[in-house]
Amino acid sequence: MELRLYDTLTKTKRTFLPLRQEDVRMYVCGPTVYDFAHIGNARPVIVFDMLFRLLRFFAKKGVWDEGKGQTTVTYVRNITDVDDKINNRAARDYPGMPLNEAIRKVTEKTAEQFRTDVKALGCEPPTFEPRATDFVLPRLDGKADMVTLIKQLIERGHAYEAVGEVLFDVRSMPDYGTLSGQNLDEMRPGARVAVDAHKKSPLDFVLWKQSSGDEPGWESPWGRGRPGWHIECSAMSAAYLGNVFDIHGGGLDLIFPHHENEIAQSRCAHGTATMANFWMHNGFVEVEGKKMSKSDGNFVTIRDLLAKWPGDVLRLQMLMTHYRSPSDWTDARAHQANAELEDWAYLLQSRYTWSDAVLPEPTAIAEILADDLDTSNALTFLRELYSRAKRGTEEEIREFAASCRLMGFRNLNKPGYFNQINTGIGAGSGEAVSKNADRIQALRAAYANTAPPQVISVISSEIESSSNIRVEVTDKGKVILVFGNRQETDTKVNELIEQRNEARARKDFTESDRLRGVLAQMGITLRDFKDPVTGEPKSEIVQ
RNA sequence: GGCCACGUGGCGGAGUGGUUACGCGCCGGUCUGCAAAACCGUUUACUCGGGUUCGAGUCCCGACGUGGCCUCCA
Repeated sequence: MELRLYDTLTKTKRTFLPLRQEDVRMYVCGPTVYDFAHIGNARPVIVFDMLFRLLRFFAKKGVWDEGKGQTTVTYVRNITDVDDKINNRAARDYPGMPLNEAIRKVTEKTAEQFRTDVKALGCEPPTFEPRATDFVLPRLDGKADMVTLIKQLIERGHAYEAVGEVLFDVRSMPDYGTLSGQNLDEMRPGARVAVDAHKKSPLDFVLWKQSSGDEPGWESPWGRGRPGWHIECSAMSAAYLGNVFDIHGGGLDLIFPHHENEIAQSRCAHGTATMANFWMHNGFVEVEGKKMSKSDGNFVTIRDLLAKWPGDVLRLQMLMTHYRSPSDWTDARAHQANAELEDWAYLLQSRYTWSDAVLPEPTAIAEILADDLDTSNALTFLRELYSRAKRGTEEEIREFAASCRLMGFRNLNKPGYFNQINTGIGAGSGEAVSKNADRIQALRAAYANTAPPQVISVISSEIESSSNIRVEVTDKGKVILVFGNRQETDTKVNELIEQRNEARARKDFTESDRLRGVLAQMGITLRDFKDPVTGEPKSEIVQ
């Protein structure tokens, strides 16, 4: 088994080998916490969660330590909590509050929202989730920090002070621009942003800038100020992973300038030839065929989507596309993903014991994923496993289950969460069910995504307030609207089913169909079958 | 102006030189009193124009189109 990964820096797919066999070290750029994360933010989180899972699988197999299986995987994903957008948001949302306090409120709230969202997407927490503000000043524990890094850059002649700022001197680094394939002389400085006159080169970027009294700031050798955007990742990656580590990931848009500048800072400060052995970048997300643009309003937050779909649906939709290709978020694709998940969940729920089964190692699917995280072909394989498992042995179901688990789907024991056919039980339920279709879907999603109880009760009471309805959730996760007295209804339903079975037994199909119609009016859909042993006609309620 | 992706059937999405991948949907069939489910099957494709080749969705050139980056968007 070997893992092959595409490296943006060398533009090649190579075999991945950890720099140190005892641990694999990965750093991924995380969110700037000023607002709800959008579906574009979800992609790198899901993609690198898949990689994290795969790396641990390989580590456990002992692929990198002669079969011992003791390699650890360290995954660091930062939280950017110093940024002018945060400052603006804090001033807007908490007017009158001292800025630092308001900023902390904004960042803590947003970071918590983010964690809730990505958990619903089936993403495991990274090993470390450092916040930028904890790494501005030198630390008691001696971990790398931004101020020290900047000092080193100045000492080594890679940075200079000008009008209160500290700037990185790109001309001091001969191979600046390698990652993005940009050539300093061919770039068009100022193409989008005016060039500041105090820079030696237009491409020089800020390491430290002054803060006015009403901006967040830290006391530094260059006065009270705050760090530039890129330096935080240089500091936090070094703090947890060392000066040179295995994998650095993020979105395609971060290649330039963010990652380019990270490389410049880290390599020049540490005097190393590389920063990370592999640079991995996920492609963009579009929304309904158009580029996602916050300024054009063409974007969807993860939170909005989770209000409608189980996180598994978003995850599957994301994994349907190879991570380096563009991915289009459309409602149609969500429906497709949902439909497949429902099938899978139905099979697993009905044929597989979740509690105490010992799962096999999903080696076959891991082999496919090992080709540069080929999730698309892995899903094709998963579909093969599914159709084999459907009429297969216990072993085959277990392999399917184990493979699903490696892909990170959470709710495959609850087919009801994916079931798009809404049902109500009780006379005249049809109208209320169709009237509340959106709310029922929202409720299903809320359960699937383990939304807070308040959210669930708000939606439930919205549905229940409209008339004599009670919301029930079956053990399969199916949301059902129940009218009137459930016990009476159940008794009535059972009677009708019994009468119908009798009618069918005496081949009175007119009566049988009439009774099925009566049941349908009560929201009950039947599925007929013959008892495999006695051959007696039976029926079950479709839920 | 420079750099970089991408363009496959109703939809999604694989496929880097040689039998309609696969999934969703549609349609048909088997089964079933009917329906549902399940199973089986059919259908529709490679943006355009050149070139290389016995043979190209796959390689080369060009055009067109879409998208991204060129200082703080994942």
